[in-house]
Amino acid sequence: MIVNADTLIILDFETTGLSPDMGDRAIEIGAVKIENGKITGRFQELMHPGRRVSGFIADYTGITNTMLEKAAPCEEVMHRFADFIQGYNLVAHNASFDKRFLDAELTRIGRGYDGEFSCSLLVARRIFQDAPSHKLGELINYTNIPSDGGFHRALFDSEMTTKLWLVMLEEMKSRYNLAYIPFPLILKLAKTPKKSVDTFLRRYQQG
DNA sequence: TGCCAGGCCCTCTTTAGGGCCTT
Repeated sequence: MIVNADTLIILDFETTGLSPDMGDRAIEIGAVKIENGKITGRFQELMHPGRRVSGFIADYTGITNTMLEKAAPCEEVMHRFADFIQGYNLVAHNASFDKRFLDAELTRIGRGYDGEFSCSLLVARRIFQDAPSHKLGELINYTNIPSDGGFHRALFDSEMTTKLWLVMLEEMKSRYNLAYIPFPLILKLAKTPKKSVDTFLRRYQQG
């Protein structure tokens, strides 16, 4: 049951690779809870995936095998994370990726979630159609959000995604003179053809 | 050690192919 449709969990996984179907596992989860546009909670934990991470992943994330040796196993961390997200809608940058890992890790422990997933990448492609790139880091630069550039850790990336999300909401509000943008509208926006986004939001604006 | 996937989106499209994005 959704507690509050406008309280969101914005999350980011670091993983051993790209595909849980190929045996990849989560190694870190970071998430931010936002209520009424304000951060009211955070979650970040490393987790031991039961295998070693490659040199590429250690370089990419800064998460080493030594760091993971001390971490709780995925199963234990994901129980805590399942509690954290219960009752809230979810957002991630390129959500199809994070959703695959969330679903895979929660299925392993017999847990689930009831929120709906929206994707800041799909929204950004519609709201900032002229951006040269829709990578998270590039969008942070494009929107002039201050950043020290320390990407690819789970909490940092979820904080940056949160800032981007809030900037996109403000951009929609000011561009279309809207007081409030409900989450279900964003779910529909993310599926609207790019060419039709302006028409879609103007229709909503007119009620 | 090196490799792997999948959804979205565009176009020289839909009987397909390739770039973008995520680790």
